[in-house]
Amino acid sequence: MTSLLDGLNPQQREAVTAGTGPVLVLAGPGSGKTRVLTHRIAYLVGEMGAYPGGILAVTFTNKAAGEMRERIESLLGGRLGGLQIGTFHAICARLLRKEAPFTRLRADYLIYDTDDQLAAVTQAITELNVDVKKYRPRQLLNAISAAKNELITPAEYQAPGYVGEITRRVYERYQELLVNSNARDFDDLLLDAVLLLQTNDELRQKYQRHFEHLLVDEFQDTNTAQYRLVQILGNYHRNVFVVGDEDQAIYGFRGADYRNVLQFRHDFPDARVILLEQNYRSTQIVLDAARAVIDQNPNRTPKALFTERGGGPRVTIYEAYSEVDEAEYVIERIVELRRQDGLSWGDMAIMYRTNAQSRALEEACIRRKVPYRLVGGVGFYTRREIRDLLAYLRLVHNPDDAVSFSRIINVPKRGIGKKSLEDFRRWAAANRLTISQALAALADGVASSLAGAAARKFVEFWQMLTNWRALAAQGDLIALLEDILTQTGYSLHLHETSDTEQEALERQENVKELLALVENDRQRPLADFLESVALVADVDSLAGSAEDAVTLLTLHSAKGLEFPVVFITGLEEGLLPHFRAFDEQDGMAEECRLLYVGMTRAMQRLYLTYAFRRMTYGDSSPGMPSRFLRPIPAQLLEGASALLANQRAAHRYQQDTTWDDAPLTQPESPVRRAIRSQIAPFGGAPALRYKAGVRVFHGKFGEGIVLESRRSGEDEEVTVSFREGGIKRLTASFANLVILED
DNA sequence: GGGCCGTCGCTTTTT
DNA sequence: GCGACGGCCC
Repeated sequence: MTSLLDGLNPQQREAVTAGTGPVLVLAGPGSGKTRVLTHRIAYLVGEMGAYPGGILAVTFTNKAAGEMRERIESLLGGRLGGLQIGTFHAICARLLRKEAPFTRLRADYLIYDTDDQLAAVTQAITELNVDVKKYRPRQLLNAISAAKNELITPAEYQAPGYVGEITRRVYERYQELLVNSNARDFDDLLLDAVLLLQTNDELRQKYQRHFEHLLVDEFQDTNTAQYRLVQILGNYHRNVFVVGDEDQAIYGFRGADYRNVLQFRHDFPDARVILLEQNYRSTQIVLDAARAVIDQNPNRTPKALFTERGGGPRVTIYEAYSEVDEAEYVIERIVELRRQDGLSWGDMAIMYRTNAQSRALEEACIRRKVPYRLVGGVGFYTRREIRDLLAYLRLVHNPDDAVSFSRIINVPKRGIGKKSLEDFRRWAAANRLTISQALAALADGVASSLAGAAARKFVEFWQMLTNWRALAAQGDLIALLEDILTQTGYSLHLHETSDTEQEALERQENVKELLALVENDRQRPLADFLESVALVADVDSLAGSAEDAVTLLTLHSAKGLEFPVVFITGLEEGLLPHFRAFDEQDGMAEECRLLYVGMTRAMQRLYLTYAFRRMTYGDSSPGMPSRFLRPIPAQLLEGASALLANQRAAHRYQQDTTWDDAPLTQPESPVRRAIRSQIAPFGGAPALRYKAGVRVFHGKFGEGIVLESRRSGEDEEVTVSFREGGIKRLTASFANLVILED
């Protein structure tokens, strides 16, 4: 068993061999926390004689769960039956299925993803006659989600003002819709599990006793619901082993609160605290640069992260002209590194703040014939055709699923339009019928308020669905899916709704891919298949792909991974930090941590790039280097960077000439600063040529008056009201407007 | 009911 | 620059 502890440093060893009782491991990036967790579990089983079935380990992604299981099994040399490893969501999903009789939903409940959620919120909004324009589904959903993460049910929901009241009503209706559909959203998985364990003493005790050991990875990214779960489950044996790093907390937007680490120390005052400070991943240069970045965050516990891996090459900064140039540069370097340093494509990763940024990078990869693997973005399961087919499968599985029903009732077209659907819904609601009950009633010839032709179409649909349900009962997924495809004429539909032949073929390919996926385990129960589809994360797909390719991913997805070479792109004000974070509580600090996470993924080489101008929403606007770059000491960097140098100089000047030394928290509000950096990036933009009220002449539209003019990239966008031609929006450099003197 | 066209608003980040 | 949605016409 000595091999279990071999190669561990004293702190790691201390954590792995800690006796019973609560343990808090504070682990810097690259300090081997995954290793500690896997060895700890192996140690519990192999040395402390723990029963594997009594161990529950929580990871952040399914992929991490799979890897952890593999590693533990190879450490112990055998399969570990009963050991439970998974994400909070997966574990709760299982629990709710198993204990379904004690919950408000059946065991075959569905899991709604973000798209389904939005559809349900939109439906709730419409039903309540709320103005969709004024109350954006997205916003309301965020509010609902936030409430759920805080364990607030619709009945308990309170928020000030009219908006609060609207939110409360939508939340209430939304939840009814889900219950009627026998569905849960992601947040419900956690919420319902907590509520169940809180209210049902017997079940709570059963699980508290059952899980003798509880281990949680990425503890800094737990939200209230998740924390409560840890608290409840760990309260009996108190063998709670959590690992985290407050500097890597990057999921505040979904309710995670790194202060749960503090809360843990409060709730488990006897917790043993172990610090892992030695980094085994990165070079000293990378670490120093990363530390300079994270050090600007207020309210953090400073850590003495160190490495024995010497200096290494400097961090390269590149100032690109545009996002196209940035992508070219990155791909160029990648090709070069592979040729000169013998690195493989898979050794290199490109990271960015938003998924939209991947586009330019992908195009550059294609141009240079560099194989790449995109994590996230428009994933397989979010493609239209895949979602359609999954909706069919879901409806077969659960004919009361309102969201899936609305999605496919008229896809492919079967003459059931908005009007008929509305009538159907109203009729069903008035008679308190679920979707399947209403359909069955129509089929039985029950009189309805629906037009005869419409009713017939619904009945036809119900007959198809009934046939599929019979087919599904035989348990052959492939046969079911194939029948759905033929019965609905889906191929034809694909061709008719595609703009080009090319597109139709691609979508056809996707359908084939889904069939292949199902083929793998065609005997699998439909419920299992649907659940696994609902819970896969984007990073999860990274696992198996053996193909050698460059990885493109968001900084969020990069958590927990490492690469010899890392490129972080788009280091601009407004992008990283993202302007949406400016007015969020703790927003700026979280952006900073996000960059820190990205930088510390790099083992040997780190590149940081930003663009002088970037296309957003179709027009190009100038950018400023990210404020986070400023504190990185010059001796760690290489690469020309005129803008950054300027900014640093200005910063120094400001520091030298201001009394108090508070460079990052200037009195000016972040929002104002954002606006200023947009309009006056170089210390005052040139004045606008066309001012409101000025009379102008245009070659085609004739005479008009300028209503408004604003800067658009280097150009000016002028809105003119023409005497003859109405109001037009023109680009100054093309419009050749002549200013008419009065 | 469906297809076409113009308008609008938009994107953080993910289980 | 794109996709969702509403208005309009067949």
